[in-house]
Amino acid sequence: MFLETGTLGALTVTPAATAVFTMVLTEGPLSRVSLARRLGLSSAAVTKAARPLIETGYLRELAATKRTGLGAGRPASPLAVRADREFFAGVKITEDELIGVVCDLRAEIRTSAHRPLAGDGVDAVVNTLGELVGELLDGPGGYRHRTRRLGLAISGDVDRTTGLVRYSPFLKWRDVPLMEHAAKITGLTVTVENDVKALTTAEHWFGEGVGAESFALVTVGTGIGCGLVVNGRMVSGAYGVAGEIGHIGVDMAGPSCHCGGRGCVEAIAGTHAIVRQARDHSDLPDMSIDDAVALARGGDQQIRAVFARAGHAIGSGIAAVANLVGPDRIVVSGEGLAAYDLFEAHIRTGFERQAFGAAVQCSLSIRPLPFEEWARGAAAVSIQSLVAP
Amino acid sequence: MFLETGTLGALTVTPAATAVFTMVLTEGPLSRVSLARRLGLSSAAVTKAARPLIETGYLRELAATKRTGLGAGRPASPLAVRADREFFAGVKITEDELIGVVCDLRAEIRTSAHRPLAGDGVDAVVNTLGELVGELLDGPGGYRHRTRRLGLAISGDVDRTTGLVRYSPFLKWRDVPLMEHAAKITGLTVTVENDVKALTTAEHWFGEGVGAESFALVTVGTGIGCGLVVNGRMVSGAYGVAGEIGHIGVDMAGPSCHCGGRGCVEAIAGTHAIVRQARDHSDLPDMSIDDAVALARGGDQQIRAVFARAGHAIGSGIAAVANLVGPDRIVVSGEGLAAYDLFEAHIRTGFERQAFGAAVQCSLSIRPLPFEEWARGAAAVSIQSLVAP
DNA sequence: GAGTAATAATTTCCTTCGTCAAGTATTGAT
DNA sequence: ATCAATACTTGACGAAGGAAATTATTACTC
Repeated sequence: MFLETGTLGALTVTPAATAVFTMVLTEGPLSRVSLARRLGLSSAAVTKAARPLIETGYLRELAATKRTGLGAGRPASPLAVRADREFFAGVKITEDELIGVVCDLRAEIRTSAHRPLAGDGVDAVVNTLGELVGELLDGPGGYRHRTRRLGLAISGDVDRTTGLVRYSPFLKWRDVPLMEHAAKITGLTVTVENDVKALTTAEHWFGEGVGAESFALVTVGTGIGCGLVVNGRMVSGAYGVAGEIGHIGVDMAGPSCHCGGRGCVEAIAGTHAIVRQARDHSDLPDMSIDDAVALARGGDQQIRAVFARAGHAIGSGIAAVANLVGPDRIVVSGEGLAAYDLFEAHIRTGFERQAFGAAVQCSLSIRPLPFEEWARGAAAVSIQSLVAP
Repeated sequence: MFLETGTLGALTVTPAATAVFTMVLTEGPLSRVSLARRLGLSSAAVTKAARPLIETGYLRELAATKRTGLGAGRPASPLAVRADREFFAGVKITEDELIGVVCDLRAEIRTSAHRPLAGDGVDAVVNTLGELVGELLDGPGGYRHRTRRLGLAISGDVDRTTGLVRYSPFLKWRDVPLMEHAAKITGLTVTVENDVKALTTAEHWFGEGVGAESFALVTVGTGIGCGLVVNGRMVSGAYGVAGEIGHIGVDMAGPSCHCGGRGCVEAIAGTHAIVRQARDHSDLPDMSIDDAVALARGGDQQIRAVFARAGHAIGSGIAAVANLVGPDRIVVSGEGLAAYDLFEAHIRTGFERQAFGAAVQCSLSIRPLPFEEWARGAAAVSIQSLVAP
């Protein structure tokens, strides 16, 4: 059972306590004094803020560390997160499948599972979701009794504050109150977030974006998306549109895009676009993306050129992000990067050519991510909702 | 002389007082109750916060307004800014000229003046600046004794917190501590800011951007720049690069740009680029931008097409901003818009074609601004520095 | 015109958060 | 052992903002 009183959500979380917990959570073990310095608080305030967090089991004091460098001084007892204090379920909803994970407080994946989806009806999806979450929590590991929160990640237009899916293109949902449905069937506190934003949150709090004031994550796949953190906050867009790097026009003479634009990054470098272009250069009328990758790897120069052009377009779009908002770091990821070897160099050269001035200094990590990362993103959002509801 | 004790900068500004003053300053007269509602404070807190602001002369209580609508209730006594409580000098530094204004607390221009610059040496510019500010403050109007702050706006890479001009391409300055120089020669408290950011600040606090959580201002001229406010805060860029809309690549086959990129907006739609393209379509080898505008207005279809293409490129770049950060509103301005009539429709169609989904709802104001607006931007930054130092 | 409902502003009291300053804890160096 | 250095804790205090009661002012009703 839960520790009687204290759940962070129910604790009287003072601003200082929130700041302390967030910083320990995201930036690893830190002593009270260094927390005070970094947060602009007095060390007394940190001591006081930390106490209830330790008492409720969210933080623990590590063994005193040996003093470094010259001379004396009492050794610090760094505060660390008790990762197993609470667990968080996360599920990514795709067109044809649910991918679920259970993460600890540090967003480490403890277990995962997935289920195919029969149809796109809300009830069917919600029922499958209930089964999947049940399997995750009641299976080995015994996570059930320490899990109160579930995060969902879904592509499309999502209102995180209300948990409403305004529009989901793949599932053809409109205005589905997914938070309510999921809360009812699982009994958990549910957060719903756009999938790219969820992945960005995970990377910002627990991955390569840690410590960055501004940060971007670009996903490459069927669609090309981007999550954006500026001045420490997620960018959402006044009209629900943000991070649509895939529909930046990078080629006035390029192919027209389903969005109505021309030369959109996605119309050049999205999976469908690559397949279409590859078909033009081959005699396989029903070529798949895997075929195209195989041919390119096999040395087909024309198809390699398709990937090169796609990489350039992506790099150019990323440069647009760097030129406009100037993030500290950019991570490029997504299932499209299974063809990592065909893309990476071209993304980089496209970026370097088009990034203005000092923006080229922005570090670009290009790496494929396992598919569970999307579900981990959902869990990360639910961790975030514990700290900052 | 100054009102003895109270300057806002010296006042113990509680968070609530800052919030109240900022909101009254930017969103016009408001009653205490509506301030409380909008700021999430108790009305008691607003009463308390407002008192010292009234006592020091920064706010005034307007006459009680008639109740609107049905029924009864004590009429509100809205709080308004006393615009003439304090004045602010603002100077825009260009390649060959200084443009100066004096603004009141509401950033209304009270007087203006300008001086040509002889050379680009720091001393010469600073001395001329001193003369200009002296002329503005000691001339008619008697602003001297109520002016303590001076804002400077200059294109290039500026560190606002230290007032250091890291790099100014036009003046060829590097690491010039302009704040110190200007403070010494004028005796005023000086803020230095990038010119586009200054203009954006003015528009965000006192112009069309008022009330917007996120806002963009695009300037069209020799360069094409963009100031960006996201989640209420100016975007600065981790490496000093932000808002470089002019170097987004919108045409992979376009002309190469001095920045090393290809098909940059600026390489298509910057003043120099337009002149270059217009020359290609005419037999005037030393055509100026004014000639090009005149020919286009005269009906020269080829040169009109140059402006059309430029407008499209700008619209496409603006769409990139809308797709990525999704601002509430966008203002397009700058000296290049003297050719407003040739541009506007094409900027709009370029934007509408390339803006994704609901991003087209973002309102686009396209309008030329008088040149003093740049100096007003500088003054607006110094007003902002009074409130949030 | 008195009474009443409605809204605005203020006052008083109180809680709470975080700082300050003093004190305790723990180490290495002399 | 003593001292200097650093980490942490404690308790008193002050300032900020909230809750609730109070005052202020209006329109509407009868």
